Amino acid sequence: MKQAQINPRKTPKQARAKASVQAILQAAAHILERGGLETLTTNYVAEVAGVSIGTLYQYYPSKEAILTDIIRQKRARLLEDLQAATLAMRNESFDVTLAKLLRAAVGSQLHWPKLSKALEYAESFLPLEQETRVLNEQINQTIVAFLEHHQVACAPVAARDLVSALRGMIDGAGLAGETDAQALFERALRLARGYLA
Amino acid sequence: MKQAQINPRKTPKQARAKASVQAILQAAAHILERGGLETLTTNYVAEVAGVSIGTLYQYYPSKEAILTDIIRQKRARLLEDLQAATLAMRNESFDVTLAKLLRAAVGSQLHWPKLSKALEYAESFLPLEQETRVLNEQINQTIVAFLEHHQVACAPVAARDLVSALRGMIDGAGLAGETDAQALFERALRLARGYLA
Amino acid sequence: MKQAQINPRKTPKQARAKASVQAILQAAAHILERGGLETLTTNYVAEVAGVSIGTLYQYYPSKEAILTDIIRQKRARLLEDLQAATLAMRNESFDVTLAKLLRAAVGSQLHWPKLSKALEYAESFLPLEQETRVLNEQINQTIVAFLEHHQVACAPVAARDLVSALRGMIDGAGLAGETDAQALFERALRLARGYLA
Amino acid sequence: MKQAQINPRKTPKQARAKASVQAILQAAAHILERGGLETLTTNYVAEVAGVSIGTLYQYYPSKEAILTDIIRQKRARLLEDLQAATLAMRNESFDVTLAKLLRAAVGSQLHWPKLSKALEYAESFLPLEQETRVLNEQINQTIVAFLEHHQVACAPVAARDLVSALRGMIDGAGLAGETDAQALFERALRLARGYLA
DNA sequence: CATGAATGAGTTTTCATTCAT
DNA sequence: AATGAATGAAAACTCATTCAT
Repeated sequence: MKQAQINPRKTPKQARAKASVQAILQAAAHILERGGLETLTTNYVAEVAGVSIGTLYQYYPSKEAILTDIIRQKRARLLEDLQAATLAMRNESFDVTLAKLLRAAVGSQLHWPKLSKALEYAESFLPLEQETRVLNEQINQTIVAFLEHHQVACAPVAARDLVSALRGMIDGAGLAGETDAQALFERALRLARGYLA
Repeated sequence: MKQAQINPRKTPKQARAKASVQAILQAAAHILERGGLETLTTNYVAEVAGVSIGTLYQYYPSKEAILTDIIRQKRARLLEDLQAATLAMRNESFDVTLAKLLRAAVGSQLHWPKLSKALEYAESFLPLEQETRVLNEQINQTIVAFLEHHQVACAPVAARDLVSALRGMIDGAGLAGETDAQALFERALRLARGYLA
Repeated sequence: MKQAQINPRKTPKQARAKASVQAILQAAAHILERGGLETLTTNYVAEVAGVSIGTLYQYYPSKEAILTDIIRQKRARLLEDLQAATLAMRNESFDVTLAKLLRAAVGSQLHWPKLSKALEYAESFLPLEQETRVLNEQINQTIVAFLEHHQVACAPVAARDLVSALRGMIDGAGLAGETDAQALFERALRLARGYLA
Repeated sequence: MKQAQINPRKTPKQARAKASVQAILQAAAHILERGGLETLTTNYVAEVAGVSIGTLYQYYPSKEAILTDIIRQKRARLLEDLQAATLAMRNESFDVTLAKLLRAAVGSQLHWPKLSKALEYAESFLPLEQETRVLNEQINQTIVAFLEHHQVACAPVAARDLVSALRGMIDGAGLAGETDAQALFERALRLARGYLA
C-alpha cells in the first residue's frame, strides 16, 4: 500500500485556476454521488470537470488528495453550521440548540447520500491531512461542549455515539430515497433526545 | 461500467473443495478487516487462503462474487440470531425481546468493525443476488414484526431508522477501539428505547 | 510457442473407452461448428462429451491432438470418397469422374461449413502428424492422377488450384446458408470444367 | 462468451498519436503474417509496435478491435482497387475489366497469404462493425454490377462463388510459396472465365 | 499554465494441463 | 480407468501518474 501525497499542490491564484479547482472538486463529488468510490478515476474526473488530466495533476498530486479536499470542504462547512447552531447555546434551552444542530446535520447529508457514504468510507482508509483532522476534532468538541454545558454524563462517548448513529440514520434514509428533511429531522430529534434522556 | 458475474460458479462437492471455498471466504474477510475494500485483490485473497488463483476462480467468477458471498453468509447468520431473539416475543415484554435483538446486533458487528463497514459499503454498489436480497428483506421483516407486535407506529420507517442508526453507532464504537460489548449494548438499548418511547 | 504433443496417447480397447473417444471427437466438432476455434477449450469439450477432463487427457495429450485427430478422420473419409470416385476412371469419361469427385467434395464440406473452415485454418498452424500428412499427400495424388490421366498440363498446380478454389467456394456457400448440394455441385462443375478447359 | 467492444476508442489527433496507431496496426499485421491468430496477443503487439500496453489500449479497447480495424483498412483498399478496375467498364470489353479486377484481387492477397487467411478466418467470428459491413457490401455490389452489366445470370450467386473461389485459390497459392503474380493471375483468369462461360 | 499522449505496474481472468483420490 | 480439484503461466485490461510539447 503506497502512501500517496495528499496535500494540494499549489494554491491557485488566477481566476481561471480557481475555476479549474472548483470544477475538479464538483466533478469528483458528482461522480461519487452517481457511482461511488469505485467509479472515481482521475481521468474521468478530469473529463467531467472539462479540464485535461495534466491540469488536474497541477493542483492535486494524487486521487487521494482530491478526496481529502472534498472531505475537508464538507467538514469545514459542517463545522461552520454546527458552530452557528451552538452560538447562542448559553441563552437557549437544550431542546432549541439540539434542534439547530440536528437541522444542520440533516441538511449536510440528506441530499447527497451516496456521496456522504462514500466520503465516510473513504475517511476510514485515507491518511487525513492535518487540517481535516483538526476540523474533525473541532466538530467533536462543538458537540462535546454542547453536551457538557447541559451536564450530560460521559459527553465524549455520547458525542461519538450520537454522531455515528445520526450519520447512519440520515444516510439510511437518503439511500432509501427519502427527501423530506423535516420528517427526518423530527425522527432524528426523537433519536437524540431519547438517547440523552 | 462492467457488470461482473456474481453467482458462485460451481458448488464444491468433495471435502477438499469445501475447504478451499471456506479458506477463500475467510481470507477475504481477514483482508477486509485488516485493510478494507481497496486492499482486496483476487491474487491476494488466493495467497492468504493458500490456494492458487485458478482455484479461486473455479468457485467465484469475480471479486464481486466473493464479496457477495461473504455478505450473504453474514446476513444469514444475523437473520438466524434475530429470529432466535424474537422467537418468544409473544410471551415476553417489549424490553426483554429488544434486549435480545440488540445483543445480536452488537455481537454481529462489534468485533470486526472494518469488515462490517466495508461490507456495508460494498452493498451499496454491488448488485446483490436474489438470495441476499431475500435475506435482507427477512431481516427487515423480523424487526418490523417485532415493532408492530408492540403497536409501534410507522413500523417500517422505524425499523429502517433503528437498523441504520444502530449499525452506524456500533461501527463507530468498534472503529474507535471499543471492545466492551456489554457497555455498548447498554447505550444501544438507550438509543433504541429512547427513539421508540 | 510451445510444441504440443499431438499423437493420441493410447488406443482405447474397451468398448467404453472407444465410446469416450468418439464422444470427445464429436463434442469438439460440434463446438467448432457452433463457435469456431476460439471457443474450443478442453474443459468445454470434456463437458459437452460428458466425460471428465481427466478422461479426455487419458486419450489425447493436448488440445492440438484432438484437432489433429478430427482432421485426420475427415481427411481419411475424404480420401476414401475420392478414391471411390476415381476407381473406375480408366473406363469413364473425364466428365463422369469429375462429377463424382465434385460430389464427394461438396458432400464433405457443405453441411458443416464452420467446422470445415476452422479445421482448414487449424491446419495452417498445426504441426500435422505423419499420418495426416500422408493422407493429404494421397488426396493430392488422387487428383493429380486423375488430371494426368486426362492429359491436363501442369497437373500438380492445377490440382492445388482446384482444391483450394473449390474449398473456398463450398465454404463460402455453406457460410452463406446454402444447403442445396445439387445446385452447388452444378456450379462447382462449371468452375472446374471452365478452369480445365 | 464475452462480447468484446470493437469500436476504436478515440481518434488520435496529434501526429505522435497517429504514428502510434499506425505502428500498432502494422505490428499486428506482421504478427499475423508470421504466426497467425494464435500468436496475436495484445502485449506482443505493443512490444513489436514499440509502444506500451497502455498506449495500445488508449486506442483499441480489445484485441478484436485491432483485428477489426485491420480488416476495415484492407477492405477499404480492396474496394478502392475494385472500383478503379470497374470505372471504365461501360466502354471496355468484359475480358478487359475482368482482368483488371483479378489483378486487384491477386495483388491484394498474394503477398501476405497468412495475413489474408487469418483475417478471413477472423471475419467469421468477429461481430464486424457497421463500417466494415458496408465496405463488404460495396465490394460485393461492385462485382455484382460488373456481372449484371454483362448479362450474367444469377449475378449475386456468381459473385459470391467467384469471390470465395478466388480467395481460396490465391491463398492456396500464396501459402504454397508462389510469388509470381502474373502466373497466378493467368490461372485466376482461366478460373473466372471458365465459370462464367 | 494547459494539454493529452504515453507509461507500466498491478489486477483480473482464462485455460491447458497435472495429479491425488 | 475415471474423476474433478488444483495449478500457474500467460493473456487481457485498467488507471494513477509523468512528461514532452
